[in-house]
Amino acid sequence: MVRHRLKDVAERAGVSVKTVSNVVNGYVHVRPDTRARVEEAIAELNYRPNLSARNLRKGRTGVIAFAVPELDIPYFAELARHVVTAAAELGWTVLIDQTGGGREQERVVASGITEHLIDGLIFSPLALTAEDLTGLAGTPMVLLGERVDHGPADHVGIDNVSAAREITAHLAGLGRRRIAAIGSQRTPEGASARLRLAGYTAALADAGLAYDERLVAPAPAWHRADGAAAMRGLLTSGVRPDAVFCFNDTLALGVLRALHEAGLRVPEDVAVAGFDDIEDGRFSVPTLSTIAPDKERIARLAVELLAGRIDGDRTAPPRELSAPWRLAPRESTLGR
Amino acid sequence: MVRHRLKDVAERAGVSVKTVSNVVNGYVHVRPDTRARVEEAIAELNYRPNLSARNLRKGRTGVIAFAVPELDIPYFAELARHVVTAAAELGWTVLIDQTGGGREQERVVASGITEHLIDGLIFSPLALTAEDLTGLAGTPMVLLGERVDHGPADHVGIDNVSAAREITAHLAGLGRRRIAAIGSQRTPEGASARLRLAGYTAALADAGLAYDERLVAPAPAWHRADGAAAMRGLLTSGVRPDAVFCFNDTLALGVLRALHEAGLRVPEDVAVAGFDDIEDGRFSVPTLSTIAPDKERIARLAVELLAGRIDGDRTAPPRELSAPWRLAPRESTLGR
DNA sequence: CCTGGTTTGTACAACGTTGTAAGCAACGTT
DNA sequence: AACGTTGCTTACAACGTTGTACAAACCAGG
Repeated sequence: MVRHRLKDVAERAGVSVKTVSNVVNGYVHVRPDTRARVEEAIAELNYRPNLSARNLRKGRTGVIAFAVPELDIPYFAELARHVVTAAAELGWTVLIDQTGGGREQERVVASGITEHLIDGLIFSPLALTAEDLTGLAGTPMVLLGERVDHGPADHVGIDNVSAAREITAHLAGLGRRRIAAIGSQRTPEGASARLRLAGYTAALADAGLAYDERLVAPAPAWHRADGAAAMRGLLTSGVRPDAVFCFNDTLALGVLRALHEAGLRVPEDVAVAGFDDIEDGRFSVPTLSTIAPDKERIARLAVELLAGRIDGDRTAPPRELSAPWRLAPRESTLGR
Repeated sequence: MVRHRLKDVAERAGVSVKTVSNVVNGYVHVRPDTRARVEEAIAELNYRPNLSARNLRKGRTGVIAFAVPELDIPYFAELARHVVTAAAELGWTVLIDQTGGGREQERVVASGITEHLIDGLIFSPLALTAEDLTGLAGTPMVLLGERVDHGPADHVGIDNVSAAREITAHLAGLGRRRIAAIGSQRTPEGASARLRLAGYTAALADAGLAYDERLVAPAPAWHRADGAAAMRGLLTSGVRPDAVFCFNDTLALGVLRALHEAGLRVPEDVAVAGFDDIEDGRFSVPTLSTIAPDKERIARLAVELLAGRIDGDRTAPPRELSAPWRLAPRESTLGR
């Protein structure tokens, strides 16, 4: 298992180091027989280029980072999968970073702790605002999520307001009149929450339903446990919703759990809708109605935008791209 | 956002390049006032070392890879989280690789496509056998899972036979007599399946129950959909289990779904148990009884073993470490 | 057989870092 | 006063690769 270098290959093939480099890099003007000799030597020695050296020379590493708050949040795990796949197709390797979602940690990631190791960054911030990011961007960056709409870098998202509006309208269309919303956040970090709440209120107005503050439950984070806690809170507070729009699927799974514990039937007593279309929701009992963003497209757009930044103009104004989504009605609103 | 080099810092501080390097690397013999001057210059220029250059020089990259079949399999996502955390504590960065679980792709990863970019690899193979791996190991490697027990590299796992035996015994202890097993695999890849099946049969014998081949359902993969399909198969085949031991949690979640569709109650009609203790199982309806491996420990042991290989003796015989696990009985066997 | 252009190969320097060897003070000991 | 010792700093080379500049070989057209 000896490591070989260009020099070793060159000696074996009887050519110069640079000629071997040319063969490795697909340079055109190499005589067929020379090329063959070199390739034979490469195969015999099982030569692999030293990426550190190549990177040092070229100023590129061929690695991009994907930074998410937590790896085991299903939505991010699924997104990560698509990012890795899309990046591989373009010849990039992906380094996955876990920020923990804290503001300071995110700042560290954004300001490039891994600088010189990565060529660019796809970043899903939870806590950082657009202002936080301004000036930090040393490496090319693409932002995901609604947190930093119109920030200082390229951004890929979906139209949260329209999507939230449509799924709320779906609930109203089923005849539900007391539609709760779970997941609101008053903190400056809650950009997605604000947009989805806006879609919710717009749909209520469309349906001629009054906005009732008591039906809007905050959730500090959007995990299953938060959804369950919020639902229990709604139930004990005495407001009796006949439908719940959860701002993401994990919240909704927690809500299903809480409703089950309370002995309420879904959707007969309470219809439940989520947002994100994670795999779990297709197998939960009942299956979960949700908004299904095109995650593959989001990942692909992000990778392409980033590649464009890395290879091309870094000073062009930030681009805002939107990925499609669709309503996925399932048992938690429609029944069986 | 100009990139600065040691040379720039050196000029600003009025010292040599090497002195700056010494400061950066915490070399002891640097006069306090010199150190202060250098640190000031570093701060002013916002200098960051070029990792490619450092790696080239040192022959180390500070990056380890974690290769899993699929990122959005909850068990692997949760494990990835712990690996990233444990690695960060030791100063390593983790690059996460997705093999797809195919044999050829896994071979490529194992033989080190990312060679020269990573110092070592933590690998969860699905398809590769111990023999496949022999000789491939160019970079230090730690293997996870039961696939490659006693293979050519360090290995961290849990005692699958004992764990499967205990959870099957748990089902038998509840008075269940017709206990099915879901997830068996006859392919050479099914090492985990074989071990868990062995634990299952041992527990049956312990309880004085006959082994009935018709109660053992194969599953090509261990996803939710496979579990649901296998359960539907069992139900239509006419064998009526009063309990099911699924070889992992996602299978079990699919089974819960299929039982729900069939109008059977869990656990009254059929008790269900899984394996892995993924987050979903703590919020499913009903919550899922399972074997909970200590994932944090597994990750920590793997990272420590790998660090030991990288820094130390690479020729020492492979080590086999076992992480603890515990039975986590929940509603799917106990009821509410 | 020369001319001028293209093809094919080479030598050298550079990317930014750190290990090695060596230099120069300042110090304490003979 | 000469000497080794220690502390601090420096110059230089090297890690493996590729871009640049250039030389040699080749080819066609006159």
